[in-house]
Amino acid sequence: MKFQLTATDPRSSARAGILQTGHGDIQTPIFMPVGTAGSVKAIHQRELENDIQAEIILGNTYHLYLRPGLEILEKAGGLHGFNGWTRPILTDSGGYQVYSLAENRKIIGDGVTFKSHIDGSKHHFTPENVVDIQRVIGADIVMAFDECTPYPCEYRYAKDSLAFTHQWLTRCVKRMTETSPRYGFDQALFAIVQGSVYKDLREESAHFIAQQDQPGNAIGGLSVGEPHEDMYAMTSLVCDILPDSKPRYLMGVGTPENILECIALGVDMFDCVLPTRNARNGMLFTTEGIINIRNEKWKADFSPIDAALGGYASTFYSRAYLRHLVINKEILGAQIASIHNLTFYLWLVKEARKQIIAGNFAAWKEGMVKKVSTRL
RNA sequence: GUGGAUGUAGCUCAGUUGGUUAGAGCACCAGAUUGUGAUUCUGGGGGUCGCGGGUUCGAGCCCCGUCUUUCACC
Repeated sequence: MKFQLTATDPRSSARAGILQTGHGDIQTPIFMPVGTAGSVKAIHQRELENDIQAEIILGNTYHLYLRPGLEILEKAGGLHGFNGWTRPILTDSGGYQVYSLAENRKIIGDGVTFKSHIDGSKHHFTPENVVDIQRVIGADIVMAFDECTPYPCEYRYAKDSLAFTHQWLTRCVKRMTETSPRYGFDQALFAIVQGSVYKDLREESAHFIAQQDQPGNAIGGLSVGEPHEDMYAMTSLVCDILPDSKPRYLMGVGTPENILECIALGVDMFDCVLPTRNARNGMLFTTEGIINIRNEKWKADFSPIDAALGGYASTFYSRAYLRHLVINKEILGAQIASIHNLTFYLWLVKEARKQIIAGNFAAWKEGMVKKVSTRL
């Protein structure tokens, strides 16, 4: 995997680059739609490729391991073979599930034992088998096994957890070197910085992660409920330590505003469930601001969802019609809203990239942040 | 016609031996959601308890009348 910077913004830490993978290039900064169970919910692959123009999507190790399971994935030729997606895939390691499924797991010995949320069966995840699973899934980008700490988080807990995350990382690195790609294309490991909202832990972690010299570096454990100032402060701190020559991935972030602010801090890659999950519940991100399409005020608004954004779903369907669909829980409502939101997210990062290359990012960002966070 | 049942929020219904400001689900109106939650969570508005009398310190509840809906029988 190769990463090269094509431009840096003179007035912020924003940068534009190209990440080369076995399934094609990714223009950064980039937003990666989340497809936990091998599907970006409510979206066809051709819509992802043509309308939304997604360049890379996520899958999830824990969820894919439970269903459909490794045997099927291997027979299918990995996730690419299974779901037909031809561009890059990144898989989350299950580290987020250590946080989100905290009630069903135990951190013991050499890893984490999960009690399946599907059938209650027990499964033990270690840094080694998490790498192995991602090999089978066939992820272009393999995430290290970590613990995403909760918020708030006691200092002592964050420190102990960080020690685990670091130890697990060295084991993931070792496992990666001991094993080979299954399907003939390169698979690259990304290391993850943790440390909750503690400056010294974040600094320590960022230095440790940088030393591992992996193809990419991620920032985890943020956007779990902490104030935005903390998220920005930690991201800024960590980006200044992580090498410029490697892509930086801020995990789980975020709102359009969060993304623009963090691009300015030097982040190259983002993923978040907001554009898809919130779409299903009627929250739209548009070039004019944020819309709750369920609100009565859109009842008779027959104007397009987002005329300025363009794209079929956003211009063909009216706000009134989408409101009707979402309120009636029609499947089409979830589809239209999801396509729209993802189109907007991909447009936003593409536009940011243009502005960075034009040397105008910082100024453009100020106006755009205000616009995209306005409540309509 | 006779006998029984029924009437409480927009809808479907709870409501104890009569006892604070009559509740729930759905619907409606809002809000939340950050390495997934289509099935989630939170909050809000909304009632002359069919109507009219009566008993009682006090009635959604008891009594009388009346109307509605409905069932059975002639």
